[in-house]
Amino acid sequence: MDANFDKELFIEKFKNSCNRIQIKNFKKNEIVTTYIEKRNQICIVLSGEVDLIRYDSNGNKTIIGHFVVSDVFGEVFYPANTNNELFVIARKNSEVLFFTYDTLFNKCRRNCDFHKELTSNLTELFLDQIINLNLRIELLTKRTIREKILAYFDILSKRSIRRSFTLPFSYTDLADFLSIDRSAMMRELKLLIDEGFIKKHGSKITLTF
Amino acid sequence: MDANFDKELFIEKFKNSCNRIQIKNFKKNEIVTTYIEKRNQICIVLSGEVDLIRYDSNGNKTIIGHFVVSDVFGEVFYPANTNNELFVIARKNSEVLFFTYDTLFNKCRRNCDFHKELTSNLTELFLDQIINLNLRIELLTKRTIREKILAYFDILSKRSIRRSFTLPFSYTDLADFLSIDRSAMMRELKLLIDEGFIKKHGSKITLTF
DNA sequence: TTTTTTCTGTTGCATATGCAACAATTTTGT
DNA sequence: ACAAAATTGTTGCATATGCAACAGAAAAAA
Repeated sequence: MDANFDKELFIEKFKNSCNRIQIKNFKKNEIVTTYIEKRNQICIVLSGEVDLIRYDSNGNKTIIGHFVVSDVFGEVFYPANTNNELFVIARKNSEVLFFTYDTLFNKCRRNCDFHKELTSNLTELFLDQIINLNLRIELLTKRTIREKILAYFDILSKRSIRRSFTLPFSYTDLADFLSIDRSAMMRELKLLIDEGFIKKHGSKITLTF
Repeated sequence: MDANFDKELFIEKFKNSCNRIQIKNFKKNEIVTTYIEKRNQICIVLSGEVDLIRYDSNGNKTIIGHFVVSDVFGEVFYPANTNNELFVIARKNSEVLFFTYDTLFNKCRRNCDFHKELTSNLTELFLDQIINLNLRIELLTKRTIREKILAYFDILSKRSIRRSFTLPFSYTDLADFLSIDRSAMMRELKLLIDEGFIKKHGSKITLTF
């Protein structure tokens, strides 16, 4: 996703560091982690894709976040007293790096060069994450299903630099990601097709406006 | 808001730095900045409160973000090609610190102690901001008006450590913040009162469940 | 391969939410 | 202190959206 992110270099730096870090592999649909207790865990996607999921009391599934290579996630980014049980699931086979924020900042203040660079690296990763979250909020604050769909398609279109793109989700998951009802979304998609705004072949969408 | 944020110390560090920074004062309702061109601007609220606002083509106002002391905002946190015109307005008389991300990282790589500490500071500010954004996404992904209201009240309740708290918004703005219709929200609030979930005196809310 | 599960596409119906409009109240500005 | 502007509180009505259900297609598992 981020062309400037040198995964190998980043891992190498971590491995040579004084911090305890872990790299784990996950098969598709495996649970990567849960946000239950506050361990100040930070995770970085090294390969694959993972989703942050919430099920509410009505059984509604919501894809709170969708993370790809170089994205950061983890329960350190959530307040301690959250009422929700959130968990992260691998959408594809994925490789994830784990460490803790505490380890990074509190236990290792030796002013070593590594830390300086790591902190800087982390700042950039955090910045990227803030940008992603702001994009997500832009989507979610749209008032209608149509606006949400078009806003999301616009993002995907800009990312692919084309008017055509392939959805990273199934339509079922797309609805859970946009926090809307699936059948209502399908209905709106059909309207958008009928009105000539988009074309749709399987999970490939083309904007025609 | 953040008890660990030492505003005076932070400003002092900035002022003694090699970066060009600015501190400006704004009266209530004055425009603090707009997100139009990409200047990589980062802003920090030193006092007061500011709102990030979007008006859509239907005239709907949305309060995308609400920032208080120690919160960071700025168009560096938004992708370059956003379609929206966003602007930041002072909700109260406010003091805001301005600098640019580029200045910080590109032009001043002298490895001076200030930068190391500033970067670390910034990382913590970014982390706090990510937590805020995640809370906001939690709100916005709730499916019903009732759930949104109760989730937001729960946050305010936890912040005040009491079952009672005063809304930081007018009811008009609260609706714009939750991205829902004001009259529908008022209706739901009345239902919540009638069903004994909350009490309401002006802008003071008490949870009774 | 065959079987099982998940996903897609669609529709009728119920209802939560948005919209418009207005009076009463409160706040702001002069 | 007064006038103007904004907010609150409320309601009737329209409709966008959610819900339930199902058949066919596609994907995954056996």
